[in-house]
Amino acid sequence: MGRQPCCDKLGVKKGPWTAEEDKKLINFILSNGQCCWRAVPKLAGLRRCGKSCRLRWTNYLRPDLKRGLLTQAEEQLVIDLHARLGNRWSKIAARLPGRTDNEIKNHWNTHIKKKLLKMGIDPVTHEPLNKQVSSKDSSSPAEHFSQVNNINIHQVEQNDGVLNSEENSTSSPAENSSGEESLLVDSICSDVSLINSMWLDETPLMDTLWDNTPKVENANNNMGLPIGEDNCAWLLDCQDFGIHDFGFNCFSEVETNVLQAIGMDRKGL
DNA sequence: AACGGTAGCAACCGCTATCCA
DNA sequence: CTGGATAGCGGTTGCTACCGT
Repeated sequence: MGRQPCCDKLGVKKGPWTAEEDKKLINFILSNGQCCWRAVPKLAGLRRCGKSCRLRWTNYLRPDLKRGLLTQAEEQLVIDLHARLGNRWSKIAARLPGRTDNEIKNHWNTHIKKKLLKMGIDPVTHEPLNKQVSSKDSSSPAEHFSQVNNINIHQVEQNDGVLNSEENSTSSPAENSSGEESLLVDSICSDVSLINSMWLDETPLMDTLWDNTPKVENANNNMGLPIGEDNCAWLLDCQDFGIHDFGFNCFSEVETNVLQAIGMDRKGL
């Protein structure tokens, strides 16, 4: 006897999620929080496997997700972390707020891998494919990547400043879009104890940004979601991933109020 | 305009880890 | 301690949009 299937295969829908399904899942998670994924499809009225719901939520619907391509600094960080951690995508993702393991894995396989190969770096070992190159160039693969891409880990930090504009008012948000990542690169690369700790299962940074359990009792204030300048960005990005398709009818009145309070009504939603 | 090849990404599958009775 | 249930992870697949011919 094999392992029991995670869900009843019969009648379980597969394939791309529809806006309607997204709506149901968002609705459910917002009002009930994340718990017992197996029960979610039933309770949310979805004909999906719980696993599929979890994946859809964590990889696509989660509020704190950034959308769009990884910045150069983020790539840099991924490369460096990969050199140290290997294919531990979840560990790597934990160091890139707003990015999922799946996203990073995909980006690695489709973009970074090719870049590294183009540069003569083995994406698996992070060693130069041509040993002669390695003898001439003593810099690390990560540094090599930076050089080829005309970015300097430390320069990026200096030029772009800190991502968090609240802490750095000297540069515009557009200019410092990769500052946080470069700071992460710098701090992580130079912090041996941090790297060591990453081998242990310490709490990832992401956990501080995304509280898994919406605080329903505080719904009047923030519906348990991390609404801030950074964290409400997901709502502004909603139309990028289809929420506009079903409108915000899926949100309760309270949630709608919150959305309006943070500027979501700017497009007449 | 039609077709084929390719790249990118969302989603699935199967395995492992963890929790709990 | 054991075994079942569930969550999480990483590899892989398959769909779709894009691009070149």
